Amino acid sequence: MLDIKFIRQNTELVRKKMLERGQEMDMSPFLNLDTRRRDILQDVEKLRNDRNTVSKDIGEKKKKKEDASEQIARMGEVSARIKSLDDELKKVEEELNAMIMVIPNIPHESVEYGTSSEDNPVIRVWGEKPRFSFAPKPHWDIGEDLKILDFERGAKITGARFTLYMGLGAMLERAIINFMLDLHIFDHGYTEVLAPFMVNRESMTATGQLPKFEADLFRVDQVDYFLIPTAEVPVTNIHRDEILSEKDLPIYYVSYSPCFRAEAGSYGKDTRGLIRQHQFNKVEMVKFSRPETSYDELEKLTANAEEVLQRLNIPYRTVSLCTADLGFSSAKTYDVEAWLPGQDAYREISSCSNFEDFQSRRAAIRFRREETGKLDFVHTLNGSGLAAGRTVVAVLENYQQADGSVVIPEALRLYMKGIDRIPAIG
RNA sequence: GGAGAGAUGGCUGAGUGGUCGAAAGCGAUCGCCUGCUAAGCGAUUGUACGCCGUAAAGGUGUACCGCGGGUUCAAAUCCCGCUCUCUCCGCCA
Repeated sequence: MLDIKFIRQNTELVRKKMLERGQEMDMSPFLNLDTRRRDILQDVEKLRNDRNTVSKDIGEKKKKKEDASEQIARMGEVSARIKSLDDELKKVEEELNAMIMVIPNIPHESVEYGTSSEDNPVIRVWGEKPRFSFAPKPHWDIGEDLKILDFERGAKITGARFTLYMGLGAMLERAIINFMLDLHIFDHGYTEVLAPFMVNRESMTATGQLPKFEADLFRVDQVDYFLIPTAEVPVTNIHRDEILSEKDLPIYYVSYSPCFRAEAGSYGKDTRGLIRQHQFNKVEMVKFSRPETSYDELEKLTANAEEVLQRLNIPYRTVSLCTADLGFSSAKTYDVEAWLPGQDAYREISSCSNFEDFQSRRAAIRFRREETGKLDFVHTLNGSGLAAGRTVVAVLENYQQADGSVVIPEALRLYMKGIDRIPAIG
Protein backbone atom coordinates (compact mmCIF):
# COMPACT_ATOMS: atom_id res chain seq x y z
CA MET A 1 0.00 0.00 0.00
CA LEU A 2 1.00 3.57 -0.48
CA ASP A 3 1.82 5.85 2.40
CA ILE A 4 -1.34 7.67 3.36
CA LYS A 5 0.63 10.85 4.00
CA PHE A 6 2.20 10.55 0.59
CA ILE A 7 -1.20 10.29 -1.07
CA ARG A 8 -2.43 13.26 0.93
CA GLN A 9 0.51 15.40 -0.10
CA ASN A 10 0.84 14.17 -3.70
CA THR A 11 -2.74 13.59 -4.68
CA GLU A 12 -2.38 14.80 -8.24
CA LEU A 13 0.76 12.72 -8.84
CA VAL A 14 -0.95 9.58 -7.56
CA ARG A 15 -3.96 10.21 -9.76
CA LYS A 16 -1.71 10.71 -12.78
CA LYS A 17 0.28 7.56 -12.09
CA MET A 18 -2.86 5.49 -11.74
CA LEU A 19 -4.07 6.87 -15.03
CA GLU A 20 -0.83 5.70 -16.63
CA ARG A 21 -1.71 2.25 -15.40
CA GLY A 22 -5.03 2.64 -17.12
CA GLN A 23 -7.02 3.21 -13.96
CA GLU A 24 -9.03 6.34 -13.53
CA MET A 25 -9.34 7.40 -9.91
CA ASP A 26 -11.44 10.03 -8.25
CA MET A 27 -9.31 11.12 -5.31
CA SER A 28 -11.91 13.24 -3.52
CA PRO A 29 -13.58 10.42 -1.52
CA PHE A 30 -10.19 9.52 -0.20
CA LEU A 31 -9.31 13.07 0.75
CA ASN A 32 -12.67 13.64 2.39
CA LEU A 33 -12.36 10.52 4.51
CA ASP A 34 -8.79 11.38 5.42
CA THR A 35 -9.81 14.83 6.62
CA ARG A 36 -12.79 13.40 8.46
CA ARG A 37 -10.53 10.89 10.17
CA ARG A 38 -8.14 13.52 11.44
CA ASP A 39 -10.98 15.73 12.64
CA ILE A 40 -12.54 12.94 14.66
CA LEU A 41 -9.16 11.92 15.97
CA GLN A 42 -8.51 15.38 17.31
CA ASP A 43 -11.91 15.57 18.99
CA VAL A 44 -11.70 12.17 20.57
CA GLU A 45 -8.15 12.64 21.77
CA LYS A 46 -9.08 15.90 23.42
CA LEU A 47 -11.93 14.16 25.23
CA ARG A 48 -9.66 11.34 26.30
CA ASN A 49 -7.19 13.81 27.66
CA ASP A 50 -9.97 15.39 29.67
CA ARG A 51 -11.10 12.03 30.98
CA ASN A 52 -7.60 10.96 31.92
CA THR A 53 -6.99 14.14 33.87
CA VAL A 54 -10.30 14.12 35.70
CA SER A 55 -10.16 10.40 36.44
CA LYS A 56 -6.86 10.90 38.14
CA ASP A 57 -8.45 13.66 40.15
CA ILE A 58 -11.36 11.41 41.10
CA GLY A 59 -8.93 8.81 42.33
CA GLU A 60 -7.22 11.31 44.57
CA LYS A 61 -10.48 12.65 45.93
CA LYS A 62 -11.69 9.16 46.75
CA LYS A 63 -8.49 8.49 48.60
CA LYS A 64 -9.12 11.56 50.70
CA LYS A 65 -12.75 10.48 51.15
CA GLU A 66 -13.98 13.57 49.35
CA ASP A 67 -17.09 13.68 47.22
CA ALA A 68 -16.47 13.21 43.50
CA SER A 69 -19.97 12.36 42.33
CA GLU A 70 -20.29 15.49 40.20
CA GLN A 71 -17.13 14.68 38.28
CA ILE A 72 -18.06 11.03 37.96
CA ALA A 73 -21.36 11.98 36.43
CA ARG A 74 -19.68 14.38 34.03
CA MET A 75 -17.11 11.80 32.97
CA GLY A 76 -19.88 9.31 32.36
CA GLU A 77 -21.12 11.62 29.67
CA VAL A 78 -17.64 12.21 28.30
CA SER A 79 -17.10 8.46 28.05
CA ALA A 80 -20.33 8.06 26.17
CA ARG A 81 -19.22 10.69 23.68
CA ILE A 82 -15.82 9.06 23.32
CA LYS A 83 -17.52 5.78 22.59
CA SER A 84 -19.70 7.19 19.87
CA LEU A 85 -16.80 9.08 18.30
CA ASP A 86 -14.72 5.90 18.48
CA ASP A 87 -17.38 3.98 16.63
CA GLU A 88 -17.48 6.61 13.95
CA LEU A 89 -13.70 6.73 13.72
CA LYS A 90 -13.58 3.00 13.31
CA LYS A 91 -16.03 3.15 10.45
CA VAL A 92 -14.12 5.94 8.73
CA GLU A 93 -10.82 4.11 9.15
CA GLU A 94 -12.26 0.90 7.77
CA GLU A 95 -13.53 2.72 4.73
CA LEU A 96 -10.26 4.56 4.26
CA ASN A 97 -8.33 1.34 4.64
CA ALA A 98 -10.54 -0.47 2.15
CA MET A 99 -9.76 2.29 -0.33
CA ILE A 100 -6.05 2.38 0.23
CA MET A 101 -5.64 -1.39 0.05
CA VAL A 102 -6.89 -1.52 -3.53
CA ILE A 103 -4.70 1.29 -4.85
CA PRO A 104 -1.86 -0.25 -6.88
CA ASN A 105 1.79 0.67 -6.55
CA ILE A 106 3.25 3.67 -8.33
CA PRO A 107 5.33 2.66 -11.35
CA HIS A 108 9.03 3.52 -11.12
CA GLU A 109 10.11 6.46 -13.23
CA SER A 110 12.01 4.15 -15.59
CA VAL A 111 8.84 2.22 -16.49
CA GLU A 112 7.63 3.15 -19.94
CA TYR A 113 4.13 4.32 -20.57
CA GLY A 114 2.02 1.86 -22.54
CA THR A 115 -1.50 0.62 -23.00
CA SER A 116 -0.93 -3.12 -23.41
CA SER A 117 1.73 -5.82 -23.40
CA GLU A 118 2.41 -4.83 -27.01
CA ASP A 119 4.15 -1.76 -25.61
CA ASN A 120 6.61 -3.64 -23.39
CA PRO A 121 10.10 -2.61 -24.52
CA VAL A 122 12.50 -5.46 -25.25
CA ILE A 123 15.60 -5.04 -23.11
CA ARG A 124 17.71 -8.02 -24.15
CA VAL A 125 17.61 -10.89 -26.59
CA TRP A 126 19.77 -13.95 -25.93
CA GLY A 127 20.61 -17.17 -27.76
CA GLU A 128 20.30 -18.67 -31.19
CA LYS A 129 16.90 -19.98 -32.11
CA PRO A 130 17.25 -23.66 -33.07
CA ARG A 131 16.71 -24.59 -36.70
CA PHE A 132 14.72 -27.63 -37.57
CA SER A 133 14.69 -29.77 -40.69
CA PHE A 134 11.04 -30.48 -39.87
CA ALA A 135 8.06 -28.59 -38.55
CA PRO A 136 8.65 -28.29 -34.80
CA LYS A 137 5.78 -29.61 -32.72
CA PRO A 138 4.13 -27.85 -29.82
CA HIS A 139 4.97 -29.44 -26.47
CA TRP A 140 1.52 -30.92 -25.96
CA ASP A 141 2.03 -33.09 -29.00
CA ILE A 142 5.58 -33.95 -27.99
CA GLY A 143 4.49 -34.79 -24.45
CA GLU A 144 1.65 -37.01 -25.56
CA ASP A 145 3.68 -38.70 -28.26
CA LEU A 146 6.43 -39.55 -25.77
CA LYS A 147 3.85 -40.60 -23.14
CA ILE A 148 5.33 -38.24 -20.58
CA LEU A 149 2.44 -35.77 -20.34
CA ASP A 150 -1.15 -36.96 -19.97
CA PHE A 151 -3.63 -34.14 -20.21
CA GLU A 152 -6.71 -36.33 -20.48
CA ARG A 153 -6.04 -38.30 -17.36
CA GLY A 154 -5.08 -35.12 -15.51
CA ALA A 155 -8.49 -33.78 -16.37
CA LYS A 156 -10.09 -37.06 -15.27
CA ILE A 157 -8.32 -37.07 -11.91
CA THR A 158 -9.11 -33.47 -11.12
CA GLY A 159 -10.36 -31.32 -13.97
CA ALA A 160 -9.34 -29.00 -16.77
CA ARG A 161 -5.90 -27.40 -16.46
CA PHE A 162 -4.45 -30.19 -14.37
CA THR A 163 -1.79 -32.38 -15.91
CA LEU A 164 -0.38 -35.79 -15.13
CA TYR A 165 3.36 -36.21 -15.69
CA MET A 166 4.63 -39.76 -16.22
CA GLY A 167 8.03 -41.43 -16.31
CA LEU A 168 10.82 -39.29 -17.74
CA GLY A 169 8.44 -36.34 -17.93
CA ALA A 170 7.98 -36.38 -14.17
CA MET A 171 11.70 -36.89 -13.74
CA LEU A 172 12.50 -34.01 -16.09
CA GLU A 173 10.34 -31.60 -14.08
CA ARG A 174 11.97 -32.78 -10.86
CA ALA A 175 15.43 -32.46 -12.39
CA ILE A 176 14.70 -28.92 -13.52
CA ILE A 177 13.53 -27.94 -10.05
CA ASN A 178 16.64 -29.38 -8.40
CA PHE A 179 18.95 -27.89 -11.00
CA MET A 180 17.48 -24.43 -10.50
CA LEU A 181 17.54 -24.65 -6.72
CA ASP A 182 21.18 -25.72 -6.70
CA LEU A 183 22.15 -22.96 -9.11
CA HIS A 184 20.62 -20.25 -6.94
CA ILE A 185 21.81 -21.75 -3.67
CA PHE A 186 25.40 -22.54 -4.60
CA ASP A 187 26.20 -20.04 -7.35
CA HIS A 188 24.00 -17.07 -6.46
CA GLY A 189 24.04 -17.16 -2.68
CA TYR A 190 20.39 -17.74 -1.87
CA THR A 191 19.18 -19.54 1.24
CA GLU A 192 16.77 -22.36 0.56
CA VAL A 193 13.33 -22.17 2.12
CA LEU A 194 10.58 -24.75 2.17
CA ALA A 195 7.47 -22.95 3.36
CA PRO A 196 3.79 -23.78 3.89
CA PHE A 197 1.72 -24.12 0.73
CA MET A 198 -1.34 -22.69 2.44
CA VAL A 199 -1.38 -19.29 4.09
CA ASN A 200 -3.80 -17.19 6.05
CA ARG A 201 -5.59 -14.01 5.02
CA GLU A 202 -3.02 -11.73 6.68
CA SER A 203 -0.21 -13.17 4.59
CA MET A 204 -2.19 -12.84 1.37
CA THR A 205 -3.02 -9.25 2.25
CA ALA A 206 0.58 -8.40 3.04
CA THR A 207 1.84 -9.36 -0.42
CA GLY A 208 -1.11 -7.77 -2.20
CA GLN A 209 -3.22 -10.71 -3.44
CA LEU A 210 -5.96 -9.70 -1.02
CA PRO A 211 -8.33 -8.01 -0.73
CA LYS A 212 -8.55 -7.25 -4.43
CA PHE A 213 -7.81 -10.58 -6.09
CA GLU A 214 -9.60 -13.19 -4.02
CA ALA A 215 -11.23 -14.55 -7.17
CA ASP A 216 -7.83 -15.60 -8.49
CA LEU A 217 -7.11 -17.76 -5.45
CA PHE A 218 -8.20 -21.17 -4.22
CA ARG A 219 -9.58 -20.96 -0.72
CA VAL A 220 -9.64 -23.85 1.71
CA ASP A 221 -13.14 -24.59 2.86
CA GLN A 222 -12.80 -25.67 6.47
CA VAL A 223 -10.41 -22.93 7.54
CA ASP A 224 -9.88 -19.47 6.14
CA TYR A 225 -6.64 -20.42 4.39
CA PHE A 226 -5.62 -20.03 0.79
CA LEU A 227 -3.49 -22.18 -1.50
CA ILE A 228 -0.48 -20.12 -2.44
CA PRO A 229 -0.37 -18.76 -6.00
CA THR A 230 3.41 -18.39 -5.64
CA ALA A 231 6.06 -19.00 -2.96
CA GLU A 232 6.44 -15.23 -2.88
CA VAL A 233 3.58 -15.18 -0.40
CA PRO A 234 4.88 -17.44 2.39
CA VAL A 235 8.49 -16.42 1.85
CA THR A 236 7.89 -12.66 1.92
CA ASN A 237 5.77 -13.19 5.02
CA ILE A 238 8.67 -14.84 6.84
CA HIS A 239 9.61 -11.40 8.10
CA ARG A 240 6.15 -9.91 8.48
CA ASP A 241 5.92 -7.71 11.61
CA GLU A 242 9.67 -7.90 12.11
CA ILE A 243 12.45 -5.39 12.44
CA LEU A 244 15.54 -6.52 10.56
CA SER A 245 19.13 -5.47 11.17
CA GLU A 246 20.63 -3.32 8.48
CA LYS A 247 23.71 -5.50 8.47
CA ASP A 248 21.62 -8.56 7.58
CA LEU A 249 20.43 -6.93 4.35
CA PRO A 250 20.13 -7.89 1.62
CA ILE A 251 18.49 -11.23 2.43
CA TYR A 252 18.18 -13.76 -0.42
CA TYR A 253 15.75 -16.66 -0.25
CA VAL A 254 14.95 -19.28 -2.84
CA SER A 255 12.01 -21.59 -2.49
CA TYR A 256 10.41 -24.38 -4.42
CA SER A 257 6.65 -24.65 -4.23
CA PRO A 258 3.67 -25.76 -6.18
CA CYS A 259 1.53 -22.79 -7.16
CA PHE A 260 -2.25 -22.77 -7.33
CA ARG A 261 -4.12 -20.29 -9.46
CA ALA A 262 -7.81 -20.15 -10.17
CA GLU A 263 -7.04 -18.42 -13.50
CA ALA A 264 -10.34 -16.59 -13.26
CA GLY A 265 -11.12 -14.78 -16.47
CA SER A 266 -8.64 -16.72 -18.58
CA TYR A 267 -11.16 -19.10 -20.12
CA GLY A 268 -10.22 -19.84 -23.67
CA LYS A 269 -6.61 -18.73 -23.23
CA ASP A 270 -3.84 -21.31 -23.55
CA THR A 271 -6.28 -24.14 -23.22
CA ARG A 272 -3.79 -26.66 -24.54
CA GLY A 273 -0.63 -27.79 -22.87
CA LEU A 274 1.24 -26.78 -19.76
CA ILE A 275 1.31 -23.03 -20.19
CA ARG A 276 -1.68 -22.13 -18.06
CA GLN A 277 -2.48 -24.59 -15.29
CA HIS A 278 -4.37 -24.46 -12.02
CA GLN A 279 -1.37 -26.11 -10.38
CA PHE A 280 2.25 -25.78 -11.42
CA ASN A 281 5.69 -25.95 -9.87
CA LYS A 282 7.98 -22.99 -9.49
CA VAL A 283 11.27 -22.01 -7.94
CA GLU A 284 10.95 -18.51 -6.58
CA MET A 285 13.64 -16.05 -5.50
CA VAL A 286 12.75 -13.48 -2.87
CA LYS A 287 14.89 -10.58 -1.66
CA PHE A 288 14.71 -8.10 1.18
CA SER A 289 16.87 -5.09 0.45
CA ARG A 290 17.75 -1.61 1.61
CA PRO A 291 15.83 0.96 -0.44
CA GLU A 292 19.07 2.42 -1.78
CA THR A 293 20.11 -0.81 -3.49
CA SER A 294 16.83 -2.37 -4.51
CA TYR A 295 17.13 -1.51 -8.20
CA ASP A 296 20.61 -3.01 -8.37
CA GLU A 297 19.14 -6.06 -6.68
CA LEU A 298 16.40 -6.21 -9.31
CA GLU A 299 19.01 -6.30 -12.07
CA LYS A 300 20.90 -9.09 -10.31
CA LEU A 301 17.71 -11.00 -9.63
CA THR A 302 16.75 -10.85 -13.29
CA ALA A 303 20.24 -11.95 -14.29
CA ASN A 304 19.91 -14.92 -11.93
CA ALA A 305 16.68 -15.94 -13.64
CA GLU A 306 18.19 -15.50 -17.09
CA GLU A 307 21.16 -17.62 -16.18
CA VAL A 308 18.91 -20.66 -15.82
CA LEU A 309 17.98 -20.36 -19.48
CA GLN A 310 21.56 -19.65 -20.50
CA ARG A 311 22.75 -22.81 -18.79
CA LEU A 312 20.00 -24.76 -20.52
CA ASN A 313 20.88 -23.01 -23.76
CA ILE A 314 17.32 -21.91 -24.39
CA PRO A 315 16.89 -18.65 -26.32
CA TYR A 316 14.99 -15.92 -24.56
CA ARG A 317 14.32 -12.24 -24.46
CA THR A 318 13.75 -9.92 -21.54
CA VAL A 319 11.09 -7.24 -21.62
CA SER A 320 10.29 -4.45 -19.19
CA LEU A 321 6.61 -4.29 -18.44
CA CYS A 322 5.01 -1.01 -19.43
CA THR A 323 2.67 0.89 -17.12
CA ALA A 324 -0.44 -0.90 -18.35
CA ASP A 325 1.03 -4.39 -17.97
CA LEU A 326 2.59 -3.90 -14.54
CA GLY A 327 1.20 -6.01 -11.70
CA PHE A 328 -0.76 -4.50 -8.84
CA SER A 329 2.02 -4.48 -6.23
CA SER A 330 4.99 -3.92 -8.49
CA ALA A 331 6.91 -0.72 -9.15
CA LYS A 332 8.94 -2.29 -11.93
CA THR A 333 8.91 -5.73 -13.53
CA TYR A 334 11.07 -7.56 -16.03
CA ASP A 335 9.54 -10.55 -17.74
CA VAL A 336 11.88 -13.17 -19.12
CA GLU A 337 10.32 -14.88 -22.12
CA ALA A 338 11.59 -18.20 -23.40
CA TRP A 339 11.56 -19.00 -27.08
CA LEU A 340 9.05 -21.73 -27.93
CA PRO A 341 9.62 -22.96 -31.49
CA GLY A 342 6.56 -25.20 -31.42
CA GLN A 343 4.43 -22.11 -31.00
CA ASP A 344 6.72 -19.76 -32.87
CA ALA A 345 6.57 -17.31 -29.97
CA TYR A 346 8.29 -16.03 -26.87
CA ARG A 347 6.38 -16.94 -23.73
CA GLU A 348 6.81 -15.65 -20.20
CA ILE A 349 8.82 -18.01 -18.03
CA SER A 350 9.88 -15.63 -15.27
CA SER A 351 8.67 -12.37 -13.82
CA CYS A 352 11.09 -10.32 -11.70
CA SER A 353 9.76 -7.38 -9.72
CA ASN A 354 10.73 -4.69 -7.31
CA PHE A 355 7.85 -3.87 -5.00
CA GLU A 356 9.80 -1.15 -3.22
CA ASP A 357 8.00 -0.57 0.11
CA PHE A 358 4.54 -1.46 -1.19
CA GLN A 359 4.53 -4.93 0.38
CA SER A 360 6.73 -4.12 3.36
CA ARG A 361 4.34 -1.34 4.37
CA ARG A 362 1.43 -3.78 4.31
CA ALA A 363 3.50 -6.44 6.03
CA ALA A 364 5.31 -4.13 8.47
CA ILE A 365 8.76 -5.35 7.49
CA ARG A 366 11.25 -2.73 8.63
CA PHE A 367 14.91 -2.37 9.41
CA ARG A 368 16.83 -0.11 11.74
CA ARG A 369 19.36 2.16 10.09
CA GLU A 370 22.70 1.92 11.80
CA GLU A 371 23.63 5.53 11.18
CA THR A 372 20.50 7.20 12.53
CA GLY A 373 18.89 4.44 14.59
CA LYS A 374 15.68 5.15 12.69
CA LEU A 375 13.27 2.57 11.33
CA ASP A 376 12.59 2.34 7.64
CA PHE A 377 10.68 -0.03 5.40
CA VAL A 378 12.74 -2.58 3.49
CA HIS A 379 12.22 -3.07 -0.20
CA THR A 380 10.96 -6.49 -1.26
CA LEU A 381 11.68 -8.15 -4.58
CA ASN A 382 10.91 -11.45 -6.13
CA GLY A 383 11.28 -13.34 -9.35
CA SER A 384 10.63 -16.76 -10.74
CA GLY A 385 13.77 -18.72 -11.10
CA LEU A 386 11.94 -20.24 -13.07
CA ALA A 387 8.48 -21.63 -13.58
CA ALA A 388 9.26 -25.37 -13.79
CA GLY A 389 6.36 -26.48 -15.98
CA ARG A 390 7.09 -23.82 -18.56
CA THR A 391 10.75 -24.76 -18.45
CA VAL A 392 9.73 -28.32 -19.35
CA VAL A 393 7.80 -26.81 -22.23
CA ALA A 394 10.86 -24.86 -23.37
CA VAL A 395 13.12 -27.93 -23.16
CA LEU A 396 10.68 -30.14 -25.06
CA GLU A 397 10.13 -27.64 -27.84
CA ASN A 398 13.74 -26.49 -28.25
CA TYR A 399 15.37 -29.91 -27.90
CA GLN A 400 12.97 -31.94 -30.02
CA GLN A 401 14.55 -34.10 -32.70
CA ALA A 402 13.50 -35.24 -36.15
CA ASP A 403 12.84 -38.76 -34.88
CA GLY A 404 10.43 -37.45 -32.23
CA SER A 405 12.79 -37.89 -29.30
CA VAL A 406 13.91 -35.07 -27.04
CA VAL A 407 17.53 -34.54 -26.05
CA ILE A 408 18.12 -33.67 -22.38
CA PRO A 409 20.16 -30.45 -22.01
CA GLU A 410 23.59 -31.21 -20.63
CA ALA A 411 23.10 -29.14 -17.51
CA LEU A 412 20.22 -31.41 -16.49
CA ARG A 413 21.84 -34.79 -17.06
CA LEU A 414 23.43 -34.84 -13.63
CA TYR A 415 19.90 -34.57 -12.27
CA MET A 416 18.59 -37.24 -14.67
CA LYS A 417 20.91 -40.09 -13.67
CA GLY A 418 22.88 -39.41 -16.84
CA ILE A 419 19.93 -39.99 -19.15
CA ASP A 420 20.56 -37.89 -22.26
CA ARG A 421 17.40 -38.40 -24.24
CA ILE A 422 13.72 -39.06 -23.88
CA PRO A 423 13.32 -41.73 -26.55
CA ALA A 424 10.62 -41.76 -29.19
CA ILE A 425 8.14 -44.57 -28.82
CA GLY A 426 7.79 -47.37 -31.38
C1' G B 1 -10.37 -34.93 19.25
C1' G B 2 -10.06 -34.60 25.15
C1' A B 3 -7.70 -32.26 29.78
C1' G B 4 -4.67 -28.51 31.83
C1' A B 5 -1.13 -24.20 31.92
C1' G B 6 0.38 -19.80 29.83
C1' A B 7 0.92 -15.04 26.50
C1' U B 8 3.80 -8.15 29.80
C1' G B 9 9.15 -3.78 26.48
C1' G B 10 15.32 -6.29 22.52
C1' C B 11 15.50 -10.62 26.38
C1' U B 12 14.39 -12.60 31.56
C1' G B 13 10.65 -11.30 34.77
C1' A B 14 7.39 -8.37 38.66
C1' G B 15 2.82 -6.31 38.73
C1' U B 16 -5.14 -8.28 40.89
C1' G B 17 -8.74 -1.41 39.60
C1' G B 18 -6.37 4.96 40.02
C1' U B 19 0.37 7.06 41.98
C1' C B 20 1.75 1.81 35.50
C1' G B 21 4.36 3.04 29.24
C1' A B 22 4.87 -0.33 33.17
C1' A B 23 9.63 -2.47 39.00
C1' A B 24 14.13 -5.19 38.88
C1' G B 25 17.86 -7.67 36.21
C1' C B 26 20.25 -8.58 31.51
C1' G B 27 21.50 -6.54 26.92
C1' A B 28 22.46 -2.11 23.93
C1' U B 29 24.07 3.10 23.21
C1' C B 30 26.56 7.51 24.99
C1' G B 31 29.69 9.80 28.66
C1' C B 32 33.18 9.50 32.89
C1' C B 33 37.02 6.77 35.02
C1' U B 34 41.03 3.46 33.94
C1' G B 35 48.30 2.16 31.07
C1' C B 36 45.28 -2.11 28.01
C1' U B 37 41.32 -5.59 28.98
C1' A B 38 37.94 -6.46 32.77
C1' A B 39 35.43 -4.11 36.61
C1' G B 40 33.13 0.49 38.34
C1' C B 41 30.14 5.14 38.04
C1' G B 42 26.41 8.20 35.50
C1' A B 43 22.83 8.97 31.70
C1' U B 44 19.85 7.19 27.80
C1' U B 45 17.17 3.09 25.88
C1' G B 46 9.76 1.13 22.21
C1' U B 47 6.25 1.92 18.27
C1' A B 48 2.13 4.10 15.69
C1' C B 49 -1.03 8.05 14.76
C1' G B 50 -2.55 13.31 15.37
C1' C B 51 -1.38 18.47 16.39
C1' C B 52 2.28 22.61 16.92
C1' G B 53 7.02 23.56 14.89
C1' U B 54 12.02 23.44 12.40
C1' A B 55 16.78 23.83 7.57
C1' A B 56 17.51 19.64 10.77
C1' A B 57 15.67 19.26 15.51
C1' G B 58 12.18 19.48 19.04
C1' G B 59 7.60 19.95 21.80
C1' U B 60 2.80 18.05 22.86
C1' G B 61 -1.56 14.78 22.90
C1' U B 62 -3.61 9.89 22.21
C1' A B 63 -3.18 4.69 21.77
C1' C B 64 -0.61 0.12 22.53
C1' C B 65 0.94 -5.29 28.46
C1' G B 66 -1.43 -11.85 22.45
C1' C B 67 -6.22 -10.21 19.46
C1' G B 68 -11.44 -8.48 19.76
C1' G B 69 -15.53 -7.00 22.77
C1' G B 70 -17.70 -5.70 27.74
C1' U B 71 -18.02 -3.60 32.95
C1' U B 72 -16.24 1.15 35.30
C1' C B 73 -15.48 8.07 36.28
C1' A B 74 -10.89 5.00 35.62
C1' A B 75 -8.49 -1.67 33.08
C1' A B 76 -1.92 -4.75 32.10
C1' U B 77 -5.18 -5.80 36.41
C1' C B 78 -12.33 -7.69 36.55
C1' C B 79 -15.90 -10.35 32.80
C1' C B 80 -16.87 -12.72 27.80
C1' G B 81 -15.13 -14.53 22.99
C1' C B 82 -10.99 -15.76 19.86
C1' U B 83 -5.89 -16.86 18.43
C1' C B 84 -1.28 -18.80 19.44
C1' U B 85 2.37 -21.50 22.54
C1' C B 86 3.54 -25.40 26.03
C1' U B 87 2.38 -30.17 28.83
C1' C B 88 -0.43 -34.82 29.16
C1' C B 89 -3.87 -38.40 26.68
C1' G B 90 -5.84 -40.11 21.90
C1' C B 91 -4.93 -40.35 16.58
C1' C B 92 -1.41 -40.07 12.73
C1' A B 93 3.19 -39.67 8.16
